[in-house]
Amino acid sequence: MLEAKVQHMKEQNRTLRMMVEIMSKKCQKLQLHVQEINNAESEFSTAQKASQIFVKIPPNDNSLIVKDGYEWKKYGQKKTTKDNPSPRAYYKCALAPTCPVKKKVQRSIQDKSIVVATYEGKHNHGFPFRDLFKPSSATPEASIMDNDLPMTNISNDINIDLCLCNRVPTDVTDKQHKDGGSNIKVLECVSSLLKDPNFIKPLAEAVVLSINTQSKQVGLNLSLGLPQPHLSK
DNA sequence: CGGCTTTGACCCGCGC
DNA sequence: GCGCGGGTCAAAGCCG
Ligand SMILES: [Zn+2]
Repeated sequence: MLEAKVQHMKEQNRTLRMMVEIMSKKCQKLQLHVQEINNAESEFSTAQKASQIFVKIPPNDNSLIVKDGYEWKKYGQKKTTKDNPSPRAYYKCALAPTCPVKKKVQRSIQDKSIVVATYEGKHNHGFPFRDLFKPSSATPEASIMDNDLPMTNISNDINIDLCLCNRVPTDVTDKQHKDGGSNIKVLECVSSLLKDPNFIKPLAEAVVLSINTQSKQVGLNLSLGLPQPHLSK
């Protein structure tokens, strides 16, 4: 009877894994599509330059590092801005030497548990799916399957990228408040899901499994607005 | 030893 | 011209 439960769990796990595989493939497709759209629009108008995303990072670390799948080389930091006393960091895309993309990262003034990252420019190279899976062999998937590993391990290692959900085309200034509204909705929706360990744990496991089996490598660390259990706004 | 972060200096556009 | 403020440079430092 216990074994039956285990079997059932494995079944569920497998279906989840398949779903995740499908989703990741769709995600790749979407990434490509976004690139195409960006390229197409860049041919028409150079208007779309800066986008803003909001990432929750509890203020326990001041590192101001936002992992979003790309690699960034920090080239500057301001201790203080006029309207925002928190430090602001300047990054440049380091994946291609010729890539002109820059981003600014600064903790929000209204909600200090949220970090605002402002991207400007478009990558002249593809999204580095392959490089996401760093060659650290680490835990074989069997251990995840067989062990009843605590979720803390997973959640520390895995961050899911929701940046696309928060992505905001067009210029920043005008859209600022509008962004706030939509992003709050997104955050509420996401957090309500993420509050539930019964949802997030199998998902995380399935993600790990899928990644491990797909790429035979581990170390994915996308970034994301994370479960902030009680964020009022 | 090499690459990345740190950090103050520097630059440059803008308003007065 | 001058001061201010955001953005960038690059020498020094740090770390594996
Ligand atoms: Zn790039």
